[in-house]
Amino acid sequence: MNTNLPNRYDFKTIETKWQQRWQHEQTNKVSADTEKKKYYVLEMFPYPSGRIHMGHVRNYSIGDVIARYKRMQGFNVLHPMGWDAFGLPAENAALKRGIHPADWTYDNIAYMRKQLKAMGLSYDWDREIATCRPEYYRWEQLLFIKLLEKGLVYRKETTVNWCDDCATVLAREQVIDGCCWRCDQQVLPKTMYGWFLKITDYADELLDGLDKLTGWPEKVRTMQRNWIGKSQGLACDFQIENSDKKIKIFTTRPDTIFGVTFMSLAVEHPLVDELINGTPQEQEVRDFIRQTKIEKQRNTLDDELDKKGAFTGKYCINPFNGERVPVYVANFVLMEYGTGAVMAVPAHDQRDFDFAKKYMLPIRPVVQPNDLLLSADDMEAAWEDNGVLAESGDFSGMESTAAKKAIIHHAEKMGFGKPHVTYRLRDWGISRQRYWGAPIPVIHCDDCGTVGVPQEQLPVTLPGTDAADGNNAPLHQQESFYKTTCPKCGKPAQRETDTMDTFVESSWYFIRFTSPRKTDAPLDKTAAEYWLSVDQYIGGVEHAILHLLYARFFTKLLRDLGLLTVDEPFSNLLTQGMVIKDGSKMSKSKGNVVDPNDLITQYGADTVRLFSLFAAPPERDLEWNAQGVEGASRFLNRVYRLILANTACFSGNDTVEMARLDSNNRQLYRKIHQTIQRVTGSIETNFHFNTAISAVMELVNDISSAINHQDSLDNAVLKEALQTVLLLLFPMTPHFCEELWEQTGHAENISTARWPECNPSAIQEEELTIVIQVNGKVRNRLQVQLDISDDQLQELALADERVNKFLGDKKPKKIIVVKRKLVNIVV
RNA sequence: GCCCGGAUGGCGGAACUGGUAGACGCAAGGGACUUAAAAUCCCUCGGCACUUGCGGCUGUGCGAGUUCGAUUCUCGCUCCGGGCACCA
Repeated sequence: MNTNLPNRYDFKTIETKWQQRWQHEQTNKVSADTEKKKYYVLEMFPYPSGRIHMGHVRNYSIGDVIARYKRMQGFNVLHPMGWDAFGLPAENAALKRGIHPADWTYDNIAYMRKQLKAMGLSYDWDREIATCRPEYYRWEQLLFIKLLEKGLVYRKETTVNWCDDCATVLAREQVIDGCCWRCDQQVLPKTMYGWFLKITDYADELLDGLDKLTGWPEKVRTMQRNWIGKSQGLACDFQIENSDKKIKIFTTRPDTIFGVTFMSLAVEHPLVDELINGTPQEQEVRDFIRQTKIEKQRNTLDDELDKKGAFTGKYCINPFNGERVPVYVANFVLMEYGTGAVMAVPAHDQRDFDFAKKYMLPIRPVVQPNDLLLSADDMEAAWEDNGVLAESGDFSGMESTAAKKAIIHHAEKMGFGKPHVTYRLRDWGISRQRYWGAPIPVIHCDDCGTVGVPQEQLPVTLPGTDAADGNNAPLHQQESFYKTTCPKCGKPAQRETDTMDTFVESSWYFIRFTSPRKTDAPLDKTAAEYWLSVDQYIGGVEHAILHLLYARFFTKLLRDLGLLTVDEPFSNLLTQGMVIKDGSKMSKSKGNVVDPNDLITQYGADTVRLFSLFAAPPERDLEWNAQGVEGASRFLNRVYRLILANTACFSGNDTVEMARLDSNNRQLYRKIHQTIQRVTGSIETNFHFNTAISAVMELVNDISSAINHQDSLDNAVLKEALQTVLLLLFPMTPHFCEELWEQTGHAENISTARWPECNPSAIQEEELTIVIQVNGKVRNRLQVQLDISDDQLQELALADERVNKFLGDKKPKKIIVVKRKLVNIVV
């Protein structure tokens, strides 16, 4: 053994060397090639916030292992990277530092790109995109125009959260206790125009598609299902007494309609005004409405308000039984959901029950459970389950499920109602009154109305990004931007000054990656057809709803524009857990961040990658542990020394001849192939790299002890063992393995090597270990021949000395023999 | 309130379709090497007790159940994490 070998490998030199080599040899460059089977692996692209954090390291390490593993298996692998570059933080950072958001963003991209390269991630950097570049967002603007033409994007007036000091709309998560997150000013509701994408048109398809996404975690599918929130029921009209107006309601419980004892309207309901005009109740109701609006504004949405309401003095008619029903305005009815009017059934809805108790309205049970009889007098809570209908006219005696259908059918026949579906999902408001985003490409003309910017005039570029002293004021403050002429009539007109929500950019970037440099269209159809859908998408579960839903939506939009044929963007999804330290997520505000940069400098990229893969399975949270990194480093150094001390075995050309191996060599050879099987299995079934790594560690331990304890170690076996270690580790620690591969005399890079295959005849054990139990407790283990019969096994077990000690003179009541595994003697 | 997850040594985590619980790693303790330290190598390492033996009992959040046998299946809880939440 050569004792002059260094204890630790020089990761700095090695990593730089191989990063340069890969770049120079364009190892990771790919193009569509229909001759080859493709694999598209993608990690959610980062927001260029400044520097990468441990969450990125984890995310990209996982993706890179998959990419490299699939390449070794002969796939044509697309593995791109880009930047989700528009957004609020850039603008805030720019404000704070007095610089331009573009400068801030491009500087960050340059720095973070360097960091990613230092991790040795196998991206095809020629495909890099940044969404803030006109070359990218011009296509988004084109899509916008096309959607506008198809009526899938529209403009409407809505109420938004407005901060006067910041002169902008705030997202709901930016409103903290009713105040602006940045300046602490009270946030005001403001009605203004904004642009909306008609995602609700796709609600059903987005919902149904979830059933087919079997490669997604059930959790994410459930979250999306809940978010879409489909409810089926009855839409029904209640005529207002002495009026020609009707109140439209929606209910999922038509079976309870005979239990209606009042009607509740939202305070914003358009009919309220005329119901109360000139009535004695008018003042009281108006006071109540004003009070409720204030309370709703103040309420942080966290806790429920007490049920309150006010009687309008008017009645409406239940079309099913002709009863007069008093009409209330109530604080718990939402204008945004259903019709803003709710038929109240106190016996079968807890909110209505609370309300009825408070205002002493009648409670009338009309759905009876099987095991007890509800009566209004002794009910303490609403009965919300199904049951059998009572006091419900012709429908009495029917079971809820059947009654629902019958009642809807009846309403339809009589013409006062019909089946109806409602969604929780709202159309997607994409307008932002911000500078740092893609301008919405429309022009407002007094004569022609709202006109889309003609295709040949795209892109509408964001002003000020090129000049060093560029102006980054919101667009509505930049006259040179918004003053324009109407493309239709040529008269003076105004450009739209809203920019798009950054979620729009990230809704189709994975498509653009398939043809990122296409200059005459958003995508190259052939390339998109070849690469899509993304075979494996990887990212944080925090994007489970918005991003992943929007991306699915956009894929369907592009399909319906004839640009794509796929229905779903991501066939498999891996949601990785968070990186935790001291019990909470790493974050600047908690002060528990570990900078990956420091680690890479101290241990090298391969060690950091290895640790992040080894510490936990990907879907689980990863508890940060500094000593764990030390352990990963120790392991690599051990492998390094092991291989360099045994380079001699690589000079021979001999291959393993199983028949000629003695028992010890046979055993190591078996271990090699068992390890290949285990590692491949771990990756294939669920990407559990932690167990894959531990399997390799076992192999390394076995090789070491074979070297130390075996005199007649077979050269070919040792060579195959060491090569296998490198091949199996390569996707996780690429620089390290490339270097050792080269140093052991291989002419070709390990990047081009094939993933090892398990030889099934090699993994056969020579003997079986049989567990002998007495009453289910392990009492002995026996080594037996492979071909032993069950009868022989049973005999052996009964003859066993240790077993007999426990049996005493008791007679076996029953003997269970599990083939090749165990014998259990029951006494 | 509703819907998902999860709970295994001091720690991160293993365990195929019910069949050897604790792989692998970390930490800890002991030893070797060294003038010494680091590094490296070897050994021990769930708990309990009279540890005389290559041994025994107990042990996968808690309580029941099914089974020859349960970390794994069923029922009922507890705690932790996440999502949604006055959705009619």
